[in-house]
Amino acid sequence: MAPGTREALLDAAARLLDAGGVEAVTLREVGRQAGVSHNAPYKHFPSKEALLAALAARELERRADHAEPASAERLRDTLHGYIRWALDSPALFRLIFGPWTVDSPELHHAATAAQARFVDTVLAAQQADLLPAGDPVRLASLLRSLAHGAADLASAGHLAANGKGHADPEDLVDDLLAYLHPAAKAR
Amino acid sequence: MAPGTREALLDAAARLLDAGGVEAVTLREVGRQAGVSHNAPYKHFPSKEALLAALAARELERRADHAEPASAERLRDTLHGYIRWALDSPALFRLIFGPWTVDSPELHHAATAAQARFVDTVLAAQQADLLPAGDPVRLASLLRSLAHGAADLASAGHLAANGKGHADPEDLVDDLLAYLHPAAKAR
DNA sequence: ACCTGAACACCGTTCAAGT
DNA sequence: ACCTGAACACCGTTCAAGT
Repeated sequence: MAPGTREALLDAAARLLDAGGVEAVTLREVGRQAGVSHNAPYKHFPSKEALLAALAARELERRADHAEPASAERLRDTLHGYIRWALDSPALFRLIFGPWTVDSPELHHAATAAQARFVDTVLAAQQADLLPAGDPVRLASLLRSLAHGAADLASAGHLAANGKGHADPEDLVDDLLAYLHPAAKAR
Repeated sequence: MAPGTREALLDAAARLLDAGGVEAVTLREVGRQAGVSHNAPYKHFPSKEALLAALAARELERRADHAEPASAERLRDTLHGYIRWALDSPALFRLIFGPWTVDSPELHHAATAAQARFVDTVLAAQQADLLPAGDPVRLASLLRSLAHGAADLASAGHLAANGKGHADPEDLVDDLLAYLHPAAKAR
């Protein structure tokens, strides 16, 4: 059996991405760390961006594997987990949710599955009267957009980080849930 | 008087950024389009990133110059304008709000001024009972995070774009304002 | 004070071979 | 089927000169 050069390349890319951001991921260094020549990657991926897409898909799938089943109680945890992930792995986060010029079916599938799972969580929260009624897909987009924006701004240092009015991304998520909760009860 | 090589360099960089994204902005092409040698930029900026920071600051300042004074009625327009800007100039938007490793005082100042102006708008909307009471800085962070996240996800194609539940970033902003408005009246 | 041209150490990608 | 090594056309940055 093969020692799995493809996996070794992805491992090296993941390491480089985490350590130095996306610009530290060069095919030459990826090859070097995987113990192959500087263009062995081309035997496994058609381009650098395709390798990055495969990496993004793999990380998204791993995250999905560790996810607990959707439930109303897990709404807040899911959003907080999303933010912690973004702050812990900013380069990976920006890579996954950045603009792609190649479209990888695996990446598309993994992203779609993650979204669907979150919609299930929103639906459960609506049924438990923790969220107002209405289209769950649209409400999920609202919650996801807030978590995404707060995490993105915070990780780049663009969220007021000092003095009064300071709010962590987690605080903003909690604020939104609090605004939505009375709206749910009052329906 | 000088023909303004510095401005010509920034103009060229802005053109390249808009046309081909940040990776199309190479100092060599910037120099070429500005009619100078490939390293004349180094006489005006210490590094490529410093040139990009100057560009980001200039664009942010220009936007501020065209802004109308803060008022309660302009809250929705301001948020919609932010989203339209992000979708019209995605590369510029991602550049400005991305992570910087050099810190440019001009960029920092321009970003801080824009945030302060938005807080004024939020405050006016609170006084007009269009938004709930509470720390205006924190509420502004909530609104800004949502607009930012929705615009970022949409511009990268990560917002459910088809079928039911489809929501434009503008729709999500309106949804949030609607959820916040009754909360304001009921206080 | 501002600019040029050569040079250095990198890139992504392609291609002709090798096993 | 997978890998190597040389090559090509680029990069950002530095440096010695020129006016």
